[in-house]
Amino acid sequence: MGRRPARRISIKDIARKAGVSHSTVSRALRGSSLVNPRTAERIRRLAARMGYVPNAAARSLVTTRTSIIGLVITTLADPFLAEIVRGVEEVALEAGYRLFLATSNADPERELAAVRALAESRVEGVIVASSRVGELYLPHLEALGVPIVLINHQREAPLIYSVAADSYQGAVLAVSYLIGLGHTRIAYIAGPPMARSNRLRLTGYQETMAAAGLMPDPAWIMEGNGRPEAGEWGIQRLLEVPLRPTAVFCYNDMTAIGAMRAARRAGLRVPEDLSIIGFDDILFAAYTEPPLTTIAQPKYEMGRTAMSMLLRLLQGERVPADLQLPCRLVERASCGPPLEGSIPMVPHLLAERRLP
Amino acid sequence: MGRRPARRISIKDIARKAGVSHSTVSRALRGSSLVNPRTAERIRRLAARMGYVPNAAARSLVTTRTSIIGLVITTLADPFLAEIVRGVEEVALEAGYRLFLATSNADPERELAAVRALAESRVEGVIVASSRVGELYLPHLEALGVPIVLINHQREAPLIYSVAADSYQGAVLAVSYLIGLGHTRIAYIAGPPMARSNRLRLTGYQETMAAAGLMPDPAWIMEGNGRPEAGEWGIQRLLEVPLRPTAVFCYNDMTAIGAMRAARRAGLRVPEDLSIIGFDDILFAAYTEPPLTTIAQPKYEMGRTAMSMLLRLLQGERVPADLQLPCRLVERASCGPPLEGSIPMVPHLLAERRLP
DNA sequence: AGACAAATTGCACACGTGTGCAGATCCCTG
DNA sequence: CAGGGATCTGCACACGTGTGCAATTTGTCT
Repeated sequence: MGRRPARRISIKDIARKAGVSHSTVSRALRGSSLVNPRTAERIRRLAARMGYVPNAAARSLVTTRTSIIGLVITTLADPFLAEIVRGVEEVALEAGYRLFLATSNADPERELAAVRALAESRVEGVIVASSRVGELYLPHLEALGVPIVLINHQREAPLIYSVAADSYQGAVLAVSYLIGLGHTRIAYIAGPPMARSNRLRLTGYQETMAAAGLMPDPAWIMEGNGRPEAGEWGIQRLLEVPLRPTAVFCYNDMTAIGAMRAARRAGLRVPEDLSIIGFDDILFAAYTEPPLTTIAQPKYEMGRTAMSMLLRLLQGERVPADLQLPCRLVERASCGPPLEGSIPMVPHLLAERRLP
Repeated sequence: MGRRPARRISIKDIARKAGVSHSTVSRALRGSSLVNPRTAERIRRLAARMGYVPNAAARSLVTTRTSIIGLVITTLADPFLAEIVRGVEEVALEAGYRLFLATSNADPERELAAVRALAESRVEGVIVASSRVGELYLPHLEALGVPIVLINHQREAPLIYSVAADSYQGAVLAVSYLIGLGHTRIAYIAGPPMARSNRLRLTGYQETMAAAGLMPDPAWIMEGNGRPEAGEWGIQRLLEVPLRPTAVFCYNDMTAIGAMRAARRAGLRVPEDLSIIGFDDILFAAYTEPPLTTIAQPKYEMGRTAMSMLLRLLQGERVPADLQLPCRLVERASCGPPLEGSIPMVPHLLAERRLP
């Protein structure tokens, strides 16, 4: 069944044509100093002319090194991941590693299949960048017996290497910015309740409010799930709160987009009647109406850092277990000073944990 | 240098423990009928207990089959590609193939490296989904000597297998819709001039206008590049045209997003003063203000179709060289009837090439 | 019990590449 | 010219898995 591709030429073919043994060819192509420079050059030319391409499988079989890193993500459809993957890829390529992509689409069966594929390919290390759940199968990954680095992991897992954006610092940044604009009634539309990032952002929100002497009304904290609907619901319910907030800090940009839409429908102008700030700085944040002010995660850097970390682990070096990278504020047009209401005297406080 | 992962157990280890030869183990695990069912079962249990994982490299070395398909894309950051990749992946997995991702980021050097990596991995086939250029290195890919299927290729390449959205039909759909709403002065903001998709959409636009007895003013056709800036520029220049259009057909959604932004800045209401229709139906099209009416490309289906096509090619079957998949209209809120101006008597024409 | 077929197993080689070690070749020195 | 070291090359085996063929065991029938 099936046409098989024409057999590619091997070092033995080259050896025959060059009148040497395949060992010499192997050494010549690998640049070994054990072979006569003139012979080596002749062989290299011959190989190029014959269109030789080394067989990765055969090589990895004998060297027991595959130079493959497994990259586990839930789905490519998450626009947040693209930049992370780019960073990972960049560093991997520089170091001569290749990426084996394993997507699960949050389907347990496929997750298992993905892990099996990683195992059969003998990946040397794994990076998990599944922004959502999916860490259910972390034990399976650990069974591979290779180093693992998590990006933005959502569960507390103290003994595992990980790289994450500093969600706490980002939240402080966002809320400080709103307070600096004069807001005192600031709401938070949350993300997935169990997510580590959500808890950290909530804490950052609460502590920054407290540090400014502002007591957030519990009714200003809305549950959510990180999707646009959450933003819409949040705004709808916020409209019924007695002391209506003048600004909303959203768990992420998708939530903020939903919030902006609901605000518009309710006849609220952004930012005049309501300031909205997001988190993530996804591609689309620059094109909303008005363009969304948000907290940018250093996605590309996170990807690079995670891969560098993995490389060092592969070298047997010791590395810090949990790296936090700082976020930065991207000021666009969805936030402004509150229109009505008393602007209280609030010192322009900025937490000590600022950008370097 | 570097810690090497603990040697995984092989069929020989299992053979020793089971008191049989490695051949028997191999056959038992592969489900060969040549081995005693009881023995086979015993071996399978033992293998599971010992945590055996087959070595893909060794297997592919002897079978000369890798079960790997190369997937070439420019960048993951293109939100358009995610669904395509998902479709490809789905079919590949069902058929027992794995994907080797090669991204080039439009860097010629990396393109070459990517192709080399594909060659060394001995991929059995290649799918190219680089929505932008990048087909400069198609010759390199062809040198691999494996079947290639292109998705939405942008150059005329009659002898190459390809799957594409029917851009012409999509354009007819869009313009017919606008005409049906009563528009007679319809502009087109184009995409990359050399792109096949752009030429087809332009032709669809022109022919539909002509078929309706409408003579498009050449000044209504604006050059572009498929990015938001193009939409902004297009609208700006359109404002200076004597007979201002009441509707704009944009090459793609990113262009439409730029157009909407520029229209808003110019004080035009969408859709009351200006109807805008896009093309692609990217994720964010549903979240613009107003939500963007657009022509949806069957991205997921295109991915599935391309992979199915490749599978059939691998089987040695004959398949049609160029498959066109129909687009469909997604009605949201960015289009409406023109406010002022005479609504001419135009039969609600729909080209014969409609959705099935 | 013996003969024969069928079922089961093991031997040996193959895939393409890398490498330790022994052998071959070259060059230099005395 | 002999000796010896340095340089280069080839032999042979290894990696883990699959498979044709021969050898062995099992089962069946007379």
